[in-house]
This record gives sequence, structure tokens and C-alpha cells, in this order.
Amino acid sequence: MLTEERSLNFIEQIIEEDLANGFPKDKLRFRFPPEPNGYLHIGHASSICLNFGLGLRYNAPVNLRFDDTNPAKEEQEFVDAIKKDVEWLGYTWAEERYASDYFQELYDWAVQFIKKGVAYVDSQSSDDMAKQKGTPSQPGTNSPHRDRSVEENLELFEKMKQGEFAEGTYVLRAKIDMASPNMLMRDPIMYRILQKSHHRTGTTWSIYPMYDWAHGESDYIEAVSHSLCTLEFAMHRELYDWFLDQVYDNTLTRPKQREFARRNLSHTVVSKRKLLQLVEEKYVTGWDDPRMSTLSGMRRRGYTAAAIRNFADTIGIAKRQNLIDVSLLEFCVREDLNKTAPRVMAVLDPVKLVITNYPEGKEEWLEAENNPEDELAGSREVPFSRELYIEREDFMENANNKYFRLTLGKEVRLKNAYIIKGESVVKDADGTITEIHATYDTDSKSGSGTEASLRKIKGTIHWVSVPHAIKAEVRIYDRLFTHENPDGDKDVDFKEYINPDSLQVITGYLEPSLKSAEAGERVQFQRLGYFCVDKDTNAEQIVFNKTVGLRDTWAKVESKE
RNA sequence: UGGUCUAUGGUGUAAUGGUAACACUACUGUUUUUGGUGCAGUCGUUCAAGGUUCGAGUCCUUGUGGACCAACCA
Repeated sequence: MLTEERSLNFIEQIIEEDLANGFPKDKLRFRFPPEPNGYLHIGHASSICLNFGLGLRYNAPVNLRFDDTNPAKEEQEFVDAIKKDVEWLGYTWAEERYASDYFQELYDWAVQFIKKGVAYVDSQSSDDMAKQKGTPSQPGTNSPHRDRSVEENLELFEKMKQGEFAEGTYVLRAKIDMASPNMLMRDPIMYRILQKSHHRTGTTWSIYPMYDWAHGESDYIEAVSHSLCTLEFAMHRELYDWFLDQVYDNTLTRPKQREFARRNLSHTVVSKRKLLQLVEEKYVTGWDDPRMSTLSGMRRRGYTAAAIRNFADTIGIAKRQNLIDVSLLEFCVREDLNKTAPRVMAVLDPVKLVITNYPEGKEEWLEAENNPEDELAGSREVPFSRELYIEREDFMENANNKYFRLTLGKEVRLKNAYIIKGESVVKDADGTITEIHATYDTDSKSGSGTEASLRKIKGTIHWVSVPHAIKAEVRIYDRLFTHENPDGDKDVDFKEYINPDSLQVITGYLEPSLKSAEAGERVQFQRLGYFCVDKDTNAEQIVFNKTVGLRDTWAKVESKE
């Protein structure tokens, strides 16, 4: 009653139904099963939040299982990165498992399959096998080796295991039905020969199980009750169940595969293959480039785990095709940062402002509130002097009455400081403004409670004191892709949509309190957006990544007139 | 051409045969020492046509649109 209970998603409904039908609640068990062949991205976040969320909801264990059945693509680096990302998202797994933990058990089962006559060794080329496979509308034909004797199969399989054959020469196949309307049931391959070193088992094995053979059986060994995967595996369910039928012995939970739709994000690629291409072909600086949709990239950009969890929860889980607008993700990030990020002053496109009636050489330290959304955040002092930098955009020589910021002859509030009035401008030979001269009302200091300080002034602008300002490198990011769905448009190469101007590096002038900002710290630069101190920063200079901008309505308001 | 899944506002997700709801976006208005934040409001006869029912977004039929399936990838 106290907490607003959201409605159940369809996976939770399936679980509730199972529980209602007598499935014991303490047998509920889930798993998140990434292949360690790349970094985790925002698409994985959905799956992680789903599985670990179910674990939390039902107080059930969730395993982190690495689907490491293909040594050609998998590396320890990815295992480490995946663990870090899952932890960062705030989840704790019950056990760390690997499909490679089960290689022996899988092998023993496969030998039984041969003995039962439901698996055989094929020695054709992959081309020949592909031809026999038929098409979705035409049945396949049996392999000439389909009826090899059990003894011969056993002998060949043993030699495969011993590494006596070259890659591609032999495979072990399940004997199912070459005429099945489901292509996956047409005698699928269980094992192939791979003379490669595995990141965990080294050169112990020369044969490696295929996904379909390893996955369901791994679920079974771990007593996973609900094995959740994306929709493209829906056709695999029949095979998943067939394999389970062969090994199921009634002592352990029989896992149930169910599928949900993968989440697509607009203006973003969420495909490991494409992300790998971006890294390898140097379109970005690495897997953790702040423009990447990887969790490590988003973390470096300043996105918070809470924001990503909330995003995953908001977009929910369903079975239909989708394309979620990035603005929803950005909203979740702003929503979280608005509550937690201190407001500080920074000027990224400076123009000098001289307060002509302020004594030269004088300085004042003015109190500034850290976060209006959080009283406990306290306040700090910022230095004020005769010469300031303000945002070039915050001054307009000839402004219409929709413009609330500094212009000649009108008053504006300097945030946390005084009310000033624009008096004149100094220009260079090209007509570019180099200096703005203004006068201040000595009685208008923020928080002073004087009559002047309480005057209603429409505009407030931010500033930094020229002699006190510190410099920082600021990296401004734009969308990496210009197309709304670069990941989904199959007719065109996604690289055609890469935005060449997605990174802009500038020098910003910051209030001195930021001198001691720590890596990973997030702040809001007034009016400019949320920024995060880059973790890779060296001691020489602070580097800020722009996390996300603020909602900018003023540009529209002004352009109307 | 065979099979599987799917269809609710610009977007995502609910409504479990009984008043179509929530969030984002966009647009209004309002508050505000930043035009941010906050608050209030506006935007859909649920893909189509039939059927079952007192009653259908929901069940059935037939269409139509979309996604997926023919790697010794996962």
C-alpha cells in the first residue's frame, strides 16, 4: 500500500503462474549469460536489470555465467570488464560460472547421445552440409554418415577430442529430423573442432560445444528455473527443449527458456560486432569512449548506474519490435543528476566583462548555494572581482524584449553576486566584441536582504572571475550517429551515419573550487549542462566530459520573435 | 515460398472480458537568483474486416504491416 506497485511484466506473469501452479519459490534461479567477446552495452543493461531484478524481487540467486564456448573470440579482458560493469550497475551475483566449467560433463553426455543413437559424427564439408540442410520452405536430406555405427562414431568422436583431426574435418551432430520446418532441428552441430587455446581451459580441448548444446545444459546444471534470452533465440527453444529431454533425469529443476525483445535505442548502435568495428577502425578511442553505448563509455561520460537502472525499468520488457528515443535515457540521467550534482559556475565561450565602478584590485568571496534541490549540500565561496568572464551567448547588443540576459542599458543579475547594467562594448577591427563594460549596484549583493537585492530582475547569468579562474579541457559530445536507427537500417552501412563532429574539445574557465575536483565527480555547469571529471585525466589539467545538456527552451523562445 | 513471434498516441510500457492509464517527447500556462528545477494542462474512437458476448484493446477467423530463422557465432 505504501509503495506504488507497478504492473507485472510478462516474464513476471509467467513466473507468478508457475508459482501458482506449484513451482516452489525457493527453486527460482536466474542467470545473466554474456559471451566474453566484447564489452557490455546499454542493451545488456536491460537483460542485467531484468535478471537481477527478478533475483531481488523473488529473493532468488542470480548467476553470472560466461558463455565461453568459442575460444576464437573470447578473452580474459572482456571477462574482467563484464564483471566490473555488472558490479558498477549495483548487482551482486550468487556464483560466477563459465560454460567451460561444464566441458567434461557436456562431453560425457555427448558420448551417451552416441550410444543412444541420437548423435553421430559427420565428415562432410560445411558446404555439403549446408546444401543438405534445405531451405526454410524445403526439407533437407540426410547426411550419408547419418547411420554410422555406434562404435565408429565413438571412435571418431574420441579422435576429435584427442586433437587428431584438423579444424573443419569432423563435427558431432544431433540426430533429429532433416525435414523439420525448424531449420535448427535439422541435425544441428553439437561439437566442432577448434585447435585454439581457450582463455580458461588452455589447450585441454580440441572440440568445443556449440551454443545450443552448451546453453540449456549449463542452465540445467546450475538449476536455473527461468532462462531468459532475446527474441532471436525463439526458434532455438525447440532445440533447447529437445536437448533437455535427452539429459533430464527429474532430480534437478528443468529450466524454461522464454524470450523478450531486445531494446533498440535511437541514434545508437547496440551491436557488439559494430561496436568492435568502431573501436578497431578508430572511429572512437576505445570501448570506453564516452560516445559509445557501452556501459563503460556511459560511466566515463558521467551517466549514473541509478539512471541506467531506472531507464531499464521505465522502458520495461515486452515482445514487440521497438526503437526507444534516446531522449528518455537522457531524461533519466538528468533526473538523477539534478538531485545530486552540485551547481558550479563555468564559462565555456568567454567574453570579458568589466565592472567599471568596482574598485581595481578588490576581491570578494561570495556565498554560493551548492544545490537548490538538496539543502544538505551546503554552500561554498566564490571569488568576485572587477574583471569577469561571461558566456558570449549571454550578451546581445541589439536584443528584442524576449531576451532576458545582458544587453545595453538593461539590468541583469550575476548569479550569487550583484545586479549589473550593460553600459558599452569594445570591439576589434572585425567588429567582434572583445570587452563589455557594465556598472553594478553596490547595494544589490545576493542574500544581503537590501531593497536593491530583492528587486525583481528577469535574467540571471553565470560568470567566473578572470584572475581567479582555472582552465580545464572540456569535451563536448554530440550524437555519434546522425540516423535515427543506424543499427536497424539493413540496406545501408551504419558507418555512413557516423557524425564526424561528435567530439569537440574546448578550453573552459572554471570557478577555483573545481581545482580539487576528483575523477568521476559530476557537476552541473549552470545553464550549460552536466559534466563529469574524466577518469583518465592526468595531473596536468582537469578534463571534463559533457554528460548531458539541460533542456534548452530559451533558444526556442527567443527565435520565435 | 515454409515456420516462429508481434501489432495500443510521435516514443516506450500498462490495462489479465467491464471508465484506455503511466512515463518520455512536443506544445501551453505558472513558479523560480539562470529560460534549469518544480507544478498544472493539451495531444489516441487500441492495424483492417468479420465473428462470439449484455459488454472486446483483450477471445475466435481472415487479411495486412513489422521482426526473426538456412554460421563448424552467441
